[in-house]
Amino acid sequence: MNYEFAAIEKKWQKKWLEQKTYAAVTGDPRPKFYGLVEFPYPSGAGLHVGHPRPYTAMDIVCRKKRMQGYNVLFPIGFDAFGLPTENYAIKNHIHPRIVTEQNIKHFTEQLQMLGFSFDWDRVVDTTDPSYYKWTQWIFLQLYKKGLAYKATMPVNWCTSCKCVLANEEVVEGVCERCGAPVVRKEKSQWMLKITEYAQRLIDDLDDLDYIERVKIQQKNWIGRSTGAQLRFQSSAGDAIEVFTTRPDTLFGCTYMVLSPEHAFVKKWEPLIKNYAEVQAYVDAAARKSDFERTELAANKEKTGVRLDGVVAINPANGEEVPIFISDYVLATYGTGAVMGVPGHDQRDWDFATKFGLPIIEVVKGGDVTKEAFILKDDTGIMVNSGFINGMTVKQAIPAMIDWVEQQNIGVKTVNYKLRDWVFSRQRYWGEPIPMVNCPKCGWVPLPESELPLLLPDVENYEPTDNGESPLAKMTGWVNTTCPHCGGPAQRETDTMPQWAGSSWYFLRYMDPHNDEELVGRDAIKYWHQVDWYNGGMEHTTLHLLYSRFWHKVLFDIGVVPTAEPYQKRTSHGMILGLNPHSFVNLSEQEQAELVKKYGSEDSAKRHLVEQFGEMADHPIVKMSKSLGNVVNPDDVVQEFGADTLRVYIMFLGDFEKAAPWQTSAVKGCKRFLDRVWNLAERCSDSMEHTPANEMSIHKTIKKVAEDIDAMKFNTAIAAMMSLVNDYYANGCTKGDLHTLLLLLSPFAPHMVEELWEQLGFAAREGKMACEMAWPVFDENKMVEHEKEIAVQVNGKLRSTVKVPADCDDETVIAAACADEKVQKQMQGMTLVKSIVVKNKLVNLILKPEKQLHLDK
RNA sequence: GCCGGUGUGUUGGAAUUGGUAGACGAGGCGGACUCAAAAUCCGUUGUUAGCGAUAACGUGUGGGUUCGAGUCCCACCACCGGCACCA
Repeated sequence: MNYEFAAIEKKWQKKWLEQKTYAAVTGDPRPKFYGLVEFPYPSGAGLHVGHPRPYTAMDIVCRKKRMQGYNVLFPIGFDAFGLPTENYAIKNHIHPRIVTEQNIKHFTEQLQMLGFSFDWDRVVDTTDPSYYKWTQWIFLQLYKKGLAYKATMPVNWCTSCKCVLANEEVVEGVCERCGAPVVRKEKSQWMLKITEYAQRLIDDLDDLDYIERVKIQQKNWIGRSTGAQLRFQSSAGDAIEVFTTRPDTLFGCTYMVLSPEHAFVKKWEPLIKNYAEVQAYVDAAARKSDFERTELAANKEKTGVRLDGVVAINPANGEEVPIFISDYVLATYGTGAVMGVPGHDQRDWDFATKFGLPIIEVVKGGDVTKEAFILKDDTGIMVNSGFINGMTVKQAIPAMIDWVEQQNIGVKTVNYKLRDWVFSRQRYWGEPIPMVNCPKCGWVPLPESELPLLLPDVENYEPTDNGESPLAKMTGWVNTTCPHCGGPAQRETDTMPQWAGSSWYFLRYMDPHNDEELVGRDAIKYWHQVDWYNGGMEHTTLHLLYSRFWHKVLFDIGVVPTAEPYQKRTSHGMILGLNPHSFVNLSEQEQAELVKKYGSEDSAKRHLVEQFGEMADHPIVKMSKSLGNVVNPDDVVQEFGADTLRVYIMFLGDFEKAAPWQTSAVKGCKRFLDRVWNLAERCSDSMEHTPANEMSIHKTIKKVAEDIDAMKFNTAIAAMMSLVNDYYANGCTKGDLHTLLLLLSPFAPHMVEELWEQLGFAAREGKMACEMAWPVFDENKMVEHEKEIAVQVNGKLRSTVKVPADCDDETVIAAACADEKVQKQMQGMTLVKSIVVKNKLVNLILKPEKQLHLDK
């Protein structure tokens, strides 16, 4: 009986598919469990080894949950709108729909090849009109709630391609494809008011079972800060509003800065004597590419122009302060204007130093002539600050807020870094936005009855020269009638971003074929929310936040019963590859040759860095085509089988951390499965457990179950390997194997089913292994009657002794002192103290007899 | 700069959360089987000294707390990830 994995895997995959073994049943009386993985973008390259890591992990969790009696929903689908497909279509003149269909077919085959227990009847495809109908429907609800609005926003414009780029296509300020600088261009765009939900998106994290780093990253991204909004009177008559987190430093404000885009700049034109100079600065700032802006930020070199002819009044001390414009003040954060407090803000200090502005110390302790003084805590003492002198910063902040509110020149307020979601893309391969622009009525939503608004076929998928979506050229589609007045009107030609379809897909899985509703009442009532969602850290701030936002909106309008979509969120580490250019990854021969050629190992390494860049210093790097270190799962399955790939990918390291792929280590896992397979011929017919294995079996049941729940798959597998080693050492029975197969079933489902069948368990139980109940452990069988106790003398391990389990301290100490090795240590010493840790360890504290006398 | 994380044998990684460091793999070495090789099975494998029992050292560095520290505290170094002129 040979382990012919290729045939075995195919056989069971076919059977599972035909029998719909893993179908979830809406309304089933068993407790439900909804496990979710991020659905893939079906790229032309096919599945990458990165995909199976989270998929196998959740597959194991879900398979175990099924065995534990849950009705499990474990779905998969395809997030198929997006740029790579569109770019491929542009290049090869193939309709993106055809490319998408091909890619989905390929992905489906690959996913099935790996034996994931997805419910294949619930597959969703975001590009399917029956799906995006509901994506559009949600947009209409957002619009109705006033959460979608049109605004003129800067977009990324590639100066060479002459087209609009998504943020993801801009890498370090240049176009990802052609490398030309990217500048900002104003464009009217649909925006979603995610900022209105900022506070709830922070607050509701408290009740969720998300791993801590996800919560922290989301909170940082939303970037809440509390402070005050203050009003400065200006000689122009307008009051300048600023936001500050440090109202206590108001007495130290010696100037003000507006962002170049601030509305007052233009408004005050007649008053500004040096307006030409100001205008030139504003123009230059607008022309600056993102790249130049970030460069400047790094250099900390501040630029700016004083508005000659206008001044402001510091409300704290009534003094006149000059007003500047500078691009270090962002138009998009706070009010687009700041008060300059050079004594206690490094950027302000840099600016004030450059422009020769006064620097006032208002918090004692530093030397503001040398640098800004910033305390991490709020214990600093106020000076030069009128009525708050002598207070700590902690006391001064509320005191100042009280004062400005009394004077009616400011209020306590909160600001967020989070900005509204730019929802328009000037692209073809996305969901059409169901809005019509009527010259009489303005923007009018399409009636829900007209959904889905189908994406029309176009001849050319390239964006137009002026940055319009290719849809703009489809005049037959664009020109329509106003749903409101019936007059001639035009459709929105921008499409939705890729994040749209993935913001609610988990709901559609609950009821994927419903034509009447996004998700049926019964289905949502039964499945409720996702119990466990695993995905990459790279989606923490965009996808995860966007989908939480949409879910809250759907909750507010009564479509879903929970305010949060996912109860639990975990995250996996990336799979990295070995850097073929790194010295340590070269073969001994290659290393020797290089050392010979360049004289020493150090100069050989230096040569590699010169040749391949700094990355050559890093032996473990991201997989990339250019390095040629990409591992294709197909090849691994071909050579070792899907079960081996699954076990290896779970064994290679801590699931939450990045881990390098090492092809050489895969065979260790193959060997493990072979050893399990070979046990079938070695085992005796008894269904009883081998007495010598009994304890290990029960301990392993406990360990594997706990480790799966904690996503410590690597140690779960190690425990099973140990058990197999025990079986080899002690011999094993069919009964021993029966238990092992059940534990291994979530990890290596194909091989387990085959053995299960061949050993006659399938016939005997009338079930596949994956349909069996998860084994239970017996605490009593895990009790050891004798314990090996570590004996330390003065904290150093000297020996071990065996004592009865749970015996009292005196027995342990007596046994320890009787030990030969300990006796040696005790010569000339007196036992002054002993510490016993039950069933584990005893530490004997000895002192020389002489010294003991001296002590007295 | 800010936030988060990591640092353990030749190597991927374990360590019940303060209690026998190196589980389980990979690689190496030795043996069995074989005409031979592969596969398989059985040993062995942190470093140094010693024939040996054993001893000393050992979890990035330096201090500290403790009967006892990979684990806790302080300072530092290196690397990884995220954000970044956010007022």
